[in-house]
Parts: sequence; C-alpha cells; structure tokens
Amino acid sequence: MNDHSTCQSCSQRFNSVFCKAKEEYVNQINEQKICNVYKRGQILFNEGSYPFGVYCINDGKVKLSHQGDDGKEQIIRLLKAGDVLGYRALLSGDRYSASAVALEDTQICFIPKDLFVSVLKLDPGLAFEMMKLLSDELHRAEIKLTHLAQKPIRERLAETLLFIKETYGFEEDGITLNVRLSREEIANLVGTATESAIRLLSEFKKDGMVELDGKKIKIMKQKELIRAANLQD
Amino acid sequence: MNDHSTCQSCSQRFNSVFCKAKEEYVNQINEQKICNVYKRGQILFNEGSYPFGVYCINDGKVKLSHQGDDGKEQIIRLLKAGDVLGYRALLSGDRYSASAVALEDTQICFIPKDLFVSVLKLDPGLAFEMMKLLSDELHRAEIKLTHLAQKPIRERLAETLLFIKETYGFEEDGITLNVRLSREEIANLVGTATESAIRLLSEFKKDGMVELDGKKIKIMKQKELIRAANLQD
DNA sequence: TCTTAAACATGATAAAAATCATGTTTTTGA
DNA sequence: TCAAAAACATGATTTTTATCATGTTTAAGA
Repeated sequence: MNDHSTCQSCSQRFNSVFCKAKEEYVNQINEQKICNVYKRGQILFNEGSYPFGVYCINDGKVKLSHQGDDGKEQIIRLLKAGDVLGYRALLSGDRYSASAVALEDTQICFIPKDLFVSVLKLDPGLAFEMMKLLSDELHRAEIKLTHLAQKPIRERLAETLLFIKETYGFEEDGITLNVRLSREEIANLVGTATESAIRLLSEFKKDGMVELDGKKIKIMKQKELIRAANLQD
Repeated sequence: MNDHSTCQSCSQRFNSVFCKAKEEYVNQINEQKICNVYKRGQILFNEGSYPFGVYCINDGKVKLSHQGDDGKEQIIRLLKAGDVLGYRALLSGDRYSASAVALEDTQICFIPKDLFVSVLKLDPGLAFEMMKLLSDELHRAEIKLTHLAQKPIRERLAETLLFIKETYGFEEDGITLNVRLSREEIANLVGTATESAIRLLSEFKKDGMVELDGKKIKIMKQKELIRAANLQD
C-alpha cells in the first residue's frame, strides 16, 4: 500500500498530471481531497451522471467503458496508479459519457470540480500537462479508431494483449499479465464478440504465443505476438 | 471571401479556440501569423513530419487522415472555417500522426509553434478553450470508436452522412451536402470498403433517403436517415 | 460446502462485409 | 476536344465474423 496520506508525499505525485503543479496548489488540493477505497467491481461514476470532480488513482486498476446503443460494453481506457479520470466530461461541460469501474480493490482520491478548475486556470504547468494528457489520449483513440476500421480481429487481439502488458505489466514471474480480465472484457476491449475473442485466444495458445490458466494469461512469445499484431509504428 | 487581413478583425475569431484569448496576445499572433491559400488537394502537412506551428482555417475545408498500416486512408476529422489543426502533435511533442489535405481551395493562417506555446502558457482563457477543444475531440473519437466496434456499416454510413451535414451544412438549396467527397473518401470516413459504401448509398437512394448526382449528395428524408443511423444519444 | 449462476469453450450455422471481376461514367490534362 | 485515367456501379464469390447451440468448468453466495 502506497503512502497517500498527503498529496505532497503521494508516491504517484510525480507520476501523474500533477507532476509540474506548484507546491502551493498541491497543498490546496491536499486539504480538499477525499480519499476512498473502491472494492473490485464497484462503480466510481456512471455514464449519464454529472461530474463533481476528478478522480486520482493512488493504487489499483480501473476500466472506463461506454455503453453501446444495444447495451454492449466498449472498454475505452484502462487506468492505473497515477492516472486521473473524470476530466473529459468535466472540461467539456458534459455529463459522463463513460462509466468507471474498479477492476480490483483501488485507492482513489477525489478532487472537487471547483478546486480543480480554479487551479487549472491559475497553474500553467498543470494546464499544460493536462493538455499533453488530453493530446496523448486523443492520439491513442485515433490510432485505435483506425485499427478498428482496418485491422482483422486476430491482429487487434494481439495488439490488445500487448497494450494490457504495456499498461499493467507482468506479475513477479515476468510473463503473466498483471490484471484479471474476463474473456468478455477482453472482447470488449478488442471490439468483437466474446466467442471470437475466446476462439482466437485458444488459437494463440495452440500457436504457443500465450498460456491460459483461467483469467491468468502468460505471454510466452512476445515477438511472435508483436508480429501477429502487425504493428508498423 | 472573409476578411482575414488581421486576427483582430478575423471573421472566425469568436468562432474559434481563440474566442477567449486576450487582445494583447491576439495582437502578437497577428504580427507573426503567415496566411496562405491552399488549392484543393494540396497538403498542409504530412504524417511523420515535425510540427512547426498550428494552422487556423479562415475559409475552406480540410480533411485529416491517418495512413493505415496497409496504406488505406482513414479520415479522422473534417475541418472547416474557424477550426484549428496541428495542435495534437505539437502538444504531445510528437510528429504528426495524421496528414491534412485541403478538400477545396482554402485560406489558412499559420501560427509558429513557439508563439502558440508561449501564449498558451500565459493566457488561461486560451488554455482552457484548448482543453475544451481537446476534450470534445476526445469525446467524439471515443464515440466513433464504440460505433466502429459495434454498429453495422449501414448505420455508420447513415451516421456519417449526418455528420457531414452537421459539419459542412447544406448548399443554398437546403438539401445538398455542401462538400465534394469521393465515394472512396466517404468509405474512408465510415471505415469500410469503397464498394460497400457505393452499394449502400445506392440502397439509400432506392429507399428515397438520398439523391445522388455525381459527388452531389442530397438528403431527402433526414428523419429516416436518423432512424437508419440508429442513434440513441 | 453445496447449489446455482456465471464464465469458458467449441462446433455448426448464418450473416455481414470484403474482394474480385467487369462494364460504365465522369474527370482530367495534354 | 479528345484520349486516358480515375471514379463509379453492380454482380458474383469468398472471407470474415457474429450468432446460435450445447456442454464443461469455474466462481460465488446461501
């Protein structure tokens, strides 16, 4: 468990969008923040409701997903310690367009809207980091959009596994993906039917690229997986 | 032709991200801006090259597109007067991840990188508008991503036609989409094969929803088109 | 711990979409 | 203005992917 008693001493401080924020404002945020623990499966916020602030992950994992028109989930982001969420709707002045759910027990600090917005206007360092963050997310979304439109599911699944590894890394053994996702969640990340995701994971296993043990997924041949993802960039 | 001799008197000023920028900085931008006309088909910038500033459309239309791994174009944004482009890569500190091409003869002002960044750091009003813009783009990208993953091509084509209408509006007749796009470009906006886009446009025509006259597309039954798009939000 | 539901797996089938093929029309530039 | 190239259109075919069906395994809660 990381130290998150104060923002000043927070282990994620320099690993987050607040890395360049002035001490003065960090102190203010520290005074008004509200820390909480969310159990696995608990909802941080729901699509359609109004944002009252932003959430700052101190430890744990969160998924952010849209509800498609037919009720099918589309996972649009995976978040980890140091990540902030809830800012998109807040900055646009919208309701949340996505729901956030804890993927495991997660420690999160909440920063009220008014404070966050006022600090954003007073601290160019924070504002600039925020713009960088938004730009990076936009970039990621646009790349994903292109791949969804153009790449077959097999390549997208391989890419998704590599993305999960990039985001959450491995367990101590150095090969097991450090997150528990259901096959359905993997499918909703890839953008395909659950059965298709299951089938292709079995294929990858048969090809020796991965090992499957329930929700534990081991990456056995990363180079082949990269080739299967057919990535140029 | 709109007045764009100075930024102060620019007809798009209050229709752009600069709407809240301080007079002082608008003056500075005015002094350093470089105005240009791009002919239909001309390239503003190319994927992979470095950004030296941002582009501000005074009049005209521009498409922004990714090159997929197999060379297939994916159009990720359509831009019009008042829109700014080139900021994503600049803020991320990346090379351009997309290319920008004029869809018709277009007047564009160029604002050098250093000036834009320094004003962004000095003017919280501009910075905040920039964050709003990025948030809105991110929102749009995430919605599109979900629809690409979950909706059939017919619905996406209908949605794309409505999006084109939303972006560029109609000609004076009030029914013809006010932009010339090839069938291939429409397909690359929808994220499908050109033949599929052509085929479905013919279907829409047979159903009386649109009229086709070369590149001129008339929306005859907007309500039915909205129904065909199956939009909930 | 035992029961029940959920998740996983896999084969069979159907639907959707891409590709291939070919002819026609439009656009472009010499 | 005319020839060539590009764009458009549409049918036939193949490939990809989703859906349906069914059985097995795993996980969760009374």
